[in-house]
Amino acid sequence: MPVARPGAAPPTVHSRGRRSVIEAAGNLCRRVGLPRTVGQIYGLLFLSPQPLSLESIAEQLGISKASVSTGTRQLASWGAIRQVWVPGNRKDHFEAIPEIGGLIRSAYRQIVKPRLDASQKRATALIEVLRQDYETGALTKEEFDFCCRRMHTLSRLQKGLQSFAPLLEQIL
Amino acid sequence: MPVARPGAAPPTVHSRGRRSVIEAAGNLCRRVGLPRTVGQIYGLLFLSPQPLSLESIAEQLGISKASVSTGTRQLASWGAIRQVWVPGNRKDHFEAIPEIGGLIRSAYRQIVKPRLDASQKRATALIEVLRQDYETGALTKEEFDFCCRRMHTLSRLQKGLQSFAPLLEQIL
DNA sequence: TACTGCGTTCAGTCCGTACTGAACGGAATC
DNA sequence: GATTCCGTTCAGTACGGACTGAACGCAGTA
Repeated sequence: MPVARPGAAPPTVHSRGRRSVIEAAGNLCRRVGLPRTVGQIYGLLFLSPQPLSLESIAEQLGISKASVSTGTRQLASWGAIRQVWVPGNRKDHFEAIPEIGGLIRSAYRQIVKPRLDASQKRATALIEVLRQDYETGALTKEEFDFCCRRMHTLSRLQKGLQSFAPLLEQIL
Repeated sequence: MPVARPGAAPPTVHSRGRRSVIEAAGNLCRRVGLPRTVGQIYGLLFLSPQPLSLESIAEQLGISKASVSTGTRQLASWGAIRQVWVPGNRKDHFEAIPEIGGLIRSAYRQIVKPRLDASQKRATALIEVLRQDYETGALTKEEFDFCCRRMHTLSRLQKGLQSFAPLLEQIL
């Protein structure tokens, strides 16, 4: 029964709805291979009308200020949150940038796309390596041919994936 | 200088090209949150003209048979590899199913899509929770309104993501 | 210049989990 | 039925990385 405590310092988020969003965001991040605290911080800020200080984030989430410091740095570097100066207050404050679609877009541009292009290049270069393996006897003729065919199917797949780029830019 | 060793038992994959594919597949899996051995197994089978036994997979990759056993079960459950009976041989043999596009498609259908739909439902249900939080005083009027607006932007994003489904079915 | 309040950095701990080795069960061969 | 040869299961280990607490640096304040 989370009821607003008037005088005492509130150590945690006291809204069930907010908590469940924070939890979901944390789990999502963890699933994608990111620290769960990063997701929690973004979730908290995402539902906060006014900017929050580093300290208050740490208190509300029940995590150390160190984690919040590194987490906010990450999020800011991705353009997911913004640092805000509150006049007459020495503490750093943060607010969420709610355009998640843009985040996904830039994540694709900065992470997925380059990786896809690089692997495309490596795939073609790899056929040359396979030929060397064949010539040094590490691969039989049959194996070499088979590998080449498989690498070509891989290339086709990569082409298909790359064709997603414009769609993603368009939809989100 | 990996040259084919005639008599001695070959403990590892002896083609640089294959090794690099196996390595890449392992890293990709690890990045997505899957055991790297799963990717390595698929990579090895993907470039093998004839089916491989569980034991030979373990030898070539330098991992335990236990890992191969669990890994092959996973891959087979996803339809990424197929168990093959080699006549006159009691060992289980495996071969890769090279249609990776289909794998991605079914992974989306079985994992991403349901999760997206569920979170869509939870998002609308959550507004009701937020209203309760408001009525119990855990949320001010301003906070409640703000949260509702943010949840609506979230819903829009989810709609956008869901519209990917037909495109994905079409391209891959 | 000393002091306080802030954020960052870093060594160390803790936790989740991938992986292993050994024990187990089951089928084919004798 | 005994034995051998498989694959699977499970307890235990090892490893990576997220998180913490304390020390540090750096501004503002006296």
